[in-house]
Amino acid sequence: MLRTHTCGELNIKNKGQKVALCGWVSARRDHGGVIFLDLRDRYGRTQIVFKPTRKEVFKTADQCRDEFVVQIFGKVVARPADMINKKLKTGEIEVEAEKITILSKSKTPPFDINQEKKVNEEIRLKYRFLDLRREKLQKIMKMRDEVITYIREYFHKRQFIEVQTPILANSSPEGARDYLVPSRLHPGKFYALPQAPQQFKQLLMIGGLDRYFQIAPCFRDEDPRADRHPGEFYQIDIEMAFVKQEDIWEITEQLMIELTEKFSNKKVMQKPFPRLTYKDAVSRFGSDKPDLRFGLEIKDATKIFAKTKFKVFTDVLKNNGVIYALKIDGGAKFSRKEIDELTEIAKSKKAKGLAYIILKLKAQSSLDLNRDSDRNREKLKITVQNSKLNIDLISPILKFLNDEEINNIIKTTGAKAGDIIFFGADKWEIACKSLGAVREECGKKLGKKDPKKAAWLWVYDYPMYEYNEDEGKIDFSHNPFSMPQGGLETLNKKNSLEILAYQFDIVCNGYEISSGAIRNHDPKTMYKAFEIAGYSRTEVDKKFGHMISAFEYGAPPHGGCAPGIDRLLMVLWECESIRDIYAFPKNGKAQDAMLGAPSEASERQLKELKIKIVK
RNA sequence: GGAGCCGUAGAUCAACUGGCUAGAUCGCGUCCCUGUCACGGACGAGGUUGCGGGUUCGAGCCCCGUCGGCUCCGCCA
Repeated sequence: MLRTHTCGELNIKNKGQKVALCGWVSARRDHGGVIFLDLRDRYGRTQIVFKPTRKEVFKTADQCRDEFVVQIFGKVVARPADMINKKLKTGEIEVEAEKITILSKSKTPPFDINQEKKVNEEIRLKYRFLDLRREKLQKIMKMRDEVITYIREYFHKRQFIEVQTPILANSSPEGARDYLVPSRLHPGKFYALPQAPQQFKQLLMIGGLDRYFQIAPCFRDEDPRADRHPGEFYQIDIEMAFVKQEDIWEITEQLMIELTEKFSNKKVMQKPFPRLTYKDAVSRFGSDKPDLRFGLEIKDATKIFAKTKFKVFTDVLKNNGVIYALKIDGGAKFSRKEIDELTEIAKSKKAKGLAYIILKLKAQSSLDLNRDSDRNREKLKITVQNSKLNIDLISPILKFLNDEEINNIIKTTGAKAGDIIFFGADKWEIACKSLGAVREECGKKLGKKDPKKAAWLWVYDYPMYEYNEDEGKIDFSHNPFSMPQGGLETLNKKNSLEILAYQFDIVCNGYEISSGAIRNHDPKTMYKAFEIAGYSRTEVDKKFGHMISAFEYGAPPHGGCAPGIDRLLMVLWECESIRDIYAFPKNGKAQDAMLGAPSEASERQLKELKIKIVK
């Protein structure tokens, strides 16, 4: 060993000991007649003192620069009482250097490693090995390891076994784009990296390994987002046989509670986790992954406007649409520009516009008139005639509404002076999801996303199918391997778009952490389920024949889920980007900025694989 | 595939409506300093304002294009 101790462990009890330390120079303070080096490793920092009495040692210390790697031999000495550094774990002592060896020099680093100030991510990724030396990433890597260790223990205590499933697997025809790996032994054929170990874990259930988990790498060739790492990610893959939904929920929920409480400073808002059906979640919060740290619930106002003369609304109602309203407390202060921005957000979710009514105290609104935005609004202002409320309303749509409608909408939404009401008028899904996007943005703007809270919930009863308007056909809305509620009989009888699946999500603070399902383990039901989505028996056999034939040899009822570890940690630790959770993340174009991956293959490799690149 | 935001010394930022010899802090180099701890002090070196074009007497700032990064929509069963 080149060292006897780490830089984080020496204290007053080691006084007088001869020690050897190794680490990086994190600061050098040269006082002419005495030099201090701060030596850093991942355990901490220790101050090394050099005195001019040892000429050679002193000279070497003088040559040291930040990030040099050095080995120190010396004696632990107590610092005088007035020189103790309380900010440092090792602050009671220092090491008087008797020998120093420069193990490795360093160029001047491209950014400051010892300060936690913001640095351009592009350069941090290019020099990730330096970024990893910084305190924040050191902590994340350590805690990530602790979390994964905890997860493994959690499942092992409960009779689960971890199984490594193949990385070189087969293309799965549904879902995300695959990463393909050409086969040398079988020219023209390709492996696909698994998008998830979905099929393997189900085969494990049939194989009798009735409680399986894996810290599983997954690969999807899709465009990234701040919460979606490009290319690869890890999930806590779970599958259990002989279970119902509740059994999966119970074991997953307990793990999520423990991880939240042990590894974050967030408080779990509600235990047991609230459960919302897909329909409720979307109707009330405009999303199947709502952030329940705040309320701002959407209300159904369709009935209020049943007889309205407002053409925009009547047109929607004629087409079996809905009119939903979202009241934002304190939203009256939004500027015209902010409302325009919210309108754009609603439009990005296919809404045609975003009608609104602003509620202001009478006195207040006249005082505010010197503000430009209010002068513009003045022409829109109407004082509520029949209301006892002392408010002015400002809205471009008021002239189309009658007093009864206005009073009812105020009553239904519970709006008061200082609030704003937004309207979503469209087909149910568009009305909800556009208001949901507005709700999300308002929550953010109004500071309702409390970093100390973890609002977990289950969303269940997802529809089995959805209508694909572009292609004019019925598609699986989630996992085609999910069990339809009611089984074969329901598939045969019920309107396909009304069939629910034993399919669920777990959500935290507005992020989908996992989806899961009770799987379809019955071949007949499976053929029928695929038939509804437009797959012939031959197609199903070709694509999933191996799965279905396995189901013909005694498949136990089973189900599972797969919480994404990276996303979970990102949410628990309030990281802005999921890239912060990885040691070596990829950039937004799925490249490794350090290695330059992906890169071109050599002629020889391509020749062996019988691959020709057409440019 | 589409949209938006950003790009100024090594790093983080500044430069009001176009007036600039492009500044500050940290870092870097040389020198001074025996108790600092993000030491201090003196002096100094760092820039084709991502790149190309245009408008203008004059462009870091305005316009067009392009490259790079990020974010969002689509996509992610």
